[in-house]
Amino acid sequence: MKRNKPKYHQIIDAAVVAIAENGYHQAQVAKIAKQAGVADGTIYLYFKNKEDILISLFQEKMGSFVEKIQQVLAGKTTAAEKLLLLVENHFAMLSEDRHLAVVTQLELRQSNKELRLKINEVLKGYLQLIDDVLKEGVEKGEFKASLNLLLARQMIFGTIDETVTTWVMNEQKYDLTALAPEVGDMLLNGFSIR
Amino acid sequence: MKRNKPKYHQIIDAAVVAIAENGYHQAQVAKIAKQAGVADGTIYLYFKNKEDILISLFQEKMGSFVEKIQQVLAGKTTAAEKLLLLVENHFAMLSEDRHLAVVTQLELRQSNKELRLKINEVLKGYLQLIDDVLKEGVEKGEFKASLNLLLARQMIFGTIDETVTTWVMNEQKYDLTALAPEVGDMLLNGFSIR
Amino acid sequence: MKRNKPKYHQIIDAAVVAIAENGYHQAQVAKIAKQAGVADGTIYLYFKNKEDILISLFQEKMGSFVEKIQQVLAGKTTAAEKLLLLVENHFAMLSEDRHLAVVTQLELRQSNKELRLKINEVLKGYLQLIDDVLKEGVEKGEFKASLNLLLARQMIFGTIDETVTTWVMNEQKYDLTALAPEVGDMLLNGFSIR
Amino acid sequence: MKRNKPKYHQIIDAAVVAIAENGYHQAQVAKIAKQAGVADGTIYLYFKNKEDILISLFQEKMGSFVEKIQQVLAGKTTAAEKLLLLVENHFAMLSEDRHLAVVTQLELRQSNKELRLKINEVLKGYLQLIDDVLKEGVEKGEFKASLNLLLARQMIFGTIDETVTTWVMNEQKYDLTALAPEVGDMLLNGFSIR
DNA sequence: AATGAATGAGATTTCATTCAT
DNA sequence: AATGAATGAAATCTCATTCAT
Repeated sequence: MKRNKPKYHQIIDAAVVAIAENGYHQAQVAKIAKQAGVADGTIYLYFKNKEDILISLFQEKMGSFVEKIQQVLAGKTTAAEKLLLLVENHFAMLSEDRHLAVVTQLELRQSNKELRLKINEVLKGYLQLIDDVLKEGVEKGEFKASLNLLLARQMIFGTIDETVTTWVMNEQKYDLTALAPEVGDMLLNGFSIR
Repeated sequence: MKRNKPKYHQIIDAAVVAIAENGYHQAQVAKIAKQAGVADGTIYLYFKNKEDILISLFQEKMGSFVEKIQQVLAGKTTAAEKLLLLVENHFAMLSEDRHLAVVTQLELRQSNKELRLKINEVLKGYLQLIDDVLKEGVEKGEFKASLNLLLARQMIFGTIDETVTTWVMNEQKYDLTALAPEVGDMLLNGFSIR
Repeated sequence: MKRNKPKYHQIIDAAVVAIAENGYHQAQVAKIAKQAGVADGTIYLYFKNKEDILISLFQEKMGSFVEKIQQVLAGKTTAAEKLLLLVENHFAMLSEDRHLAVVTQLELRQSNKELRLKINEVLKGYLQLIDDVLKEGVEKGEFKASLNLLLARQMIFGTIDETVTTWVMNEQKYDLTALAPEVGDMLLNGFSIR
Repeated sequence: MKRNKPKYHQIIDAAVVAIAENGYHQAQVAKIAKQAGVADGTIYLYFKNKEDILISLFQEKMGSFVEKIQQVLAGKTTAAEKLLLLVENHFAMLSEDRHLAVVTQLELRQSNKELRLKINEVLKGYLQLIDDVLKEGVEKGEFKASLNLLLARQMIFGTIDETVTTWVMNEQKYDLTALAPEVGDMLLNGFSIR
């Protein structure tokens, strides 16, 4: 299993740095190899092709994130609390690795449609997690019974994503994590006064 | 003024079709020219370079959209109504031109950072419009006084954008415009029961 | 006869200016037309193609130069005097029209081999004139009977040409005409002390 | 160091042949690569761009020529002898490589001004060598004390260059090297009888 | 005679991937 | 397992020339 060898992760981390520092289109395989301290050809002992590096990158980072979130949400009782924690942890994860934030929010979006479809495939685990929280909220009577779950999930993900992207485009100048409560409140209660 | 000559728009429309059908990276200038029914060189009588076609495309389409929205919102009295109309019209615009929807939601995002920065410049007019609706809602007492306007705007735009993108990725199989009321309601009132 | 219409010369003079100011490869037909104050297409009513402009340019300028030199040399009695006058007038002609100097010494040399062969054709009248002076010098006993006329002509032309080119490359900073006597003396007597 | 790898010289020699046989503008990188027996891309492992091939070509050929001449002149005692050897070796070098003669005398002159400025930079070493011979001649009393060194150098270089160019344009039909003594004599003693 | 919009051929360079060592 | 030199396909843009008006 390539996944367990040190160079596998070495190359993925090098890709994150190379892409964050040079931009998607300027992060040639040669640059990633140099950053990883291996020869160009070595890359191909661990990855099928360049696209495979990027998908693996996303899988590794997002996969461990989904696992972490699941643990965090495990003991919590209300859907509202879970939603807030989800937003908070999403923001925290990207705040902690600023290179990764640039890569996922800006650079990887420049990849072609095909790659983005595969990335969406990876995202499904995360979206499922959101779906579960929403379903639980409806079942427990916390959320409106009439809630369109698919739309609600798109609202959650769209809001989180746009918030993070804006933060990255503003060069990560402010504290992203501090925004989580406000975002959570808006998702739960909307803009209107009651 | 190039902008008033018929070939200018002819080429922009050809670009939308060529990009939607072939994908961003496979929409070579030669293909756009062929689709427009002009010679390759003719493109360069109307546009500085390929990037200029794409920026102009975005400006023309988004520019006229912002104008149209402004007219639609003009006579309306409540911020809530304006917000709903905004979502509705955004969905309607892209429902009406499915090629354009593919181009803006999927293909144009593959452009390099520089082009995307210029596109963001164009978007500012639209974001300003959203800001105005939000400000009005707060001033009139419709929306919470504590509302973080920047975050609220990101929530609106992020939700709309994610909803449209999901619809496009699902090959536009359902009626996007029909979703507007539900989206509007979620933005105004959130998920929680009252 | 095109040659007698005003636009013919207007275009040639525009070509000299356009080439001197923009360089050979940046002097597009469109620029020459603009400089001449005519439409691009008009050029082709007076010249077969772009090359034809350049050959005509050379013919007009060099043709009138050969005529002028012939008049100047007409009354003179010694070959030595004629040689000096030839150098002097060559230097003077290019000193008087600095645009023309740049064009003939630097820019026109970038033309392709074919054009340069045609330019050499035009030069033949001038080279013949040099040959005549040399022949006269030998016949009259002024110059060595053993003189290789062809080589001597190459020495004269090569020396003049290199001297002018160096002057142009030094941005015409010094008085070229003033160098004529020294050049004449070196051609007649060489470097060696007697 | 690229300069020491065999492919570096292989490509330069291929460029000489390709340019001599096809002409400057028809010697595309693809043709040079084919002539060198390498892939197009390989060229760019050894040269920054096409211009870099041409500059390097000139540097290699002229550089080794200057070195060779310096060795040849080393033991000689009179400036006159040195001058003759210089002409002789210059003629010999180009006689020995007829492709190179075509390239330096005809084809490379079509390059743009920028490239020619760089070529002139390379030429400076050679011109310096001529200057040294002239200075020595004056100091030793062989040459006139009144000699304008700059002009004399232009006469030497101009004469050699014009002689070689004429020979190349005449398709190298006669023995160029045989002309060296006559050229040397004309430079030293001029045309006039004594 | 004059215009100028339209044409379309053609070449440099990059970079993911391979494979002999 | 690791290397890195070599490969070669592919696309933007320029500009001399034409021709309908």
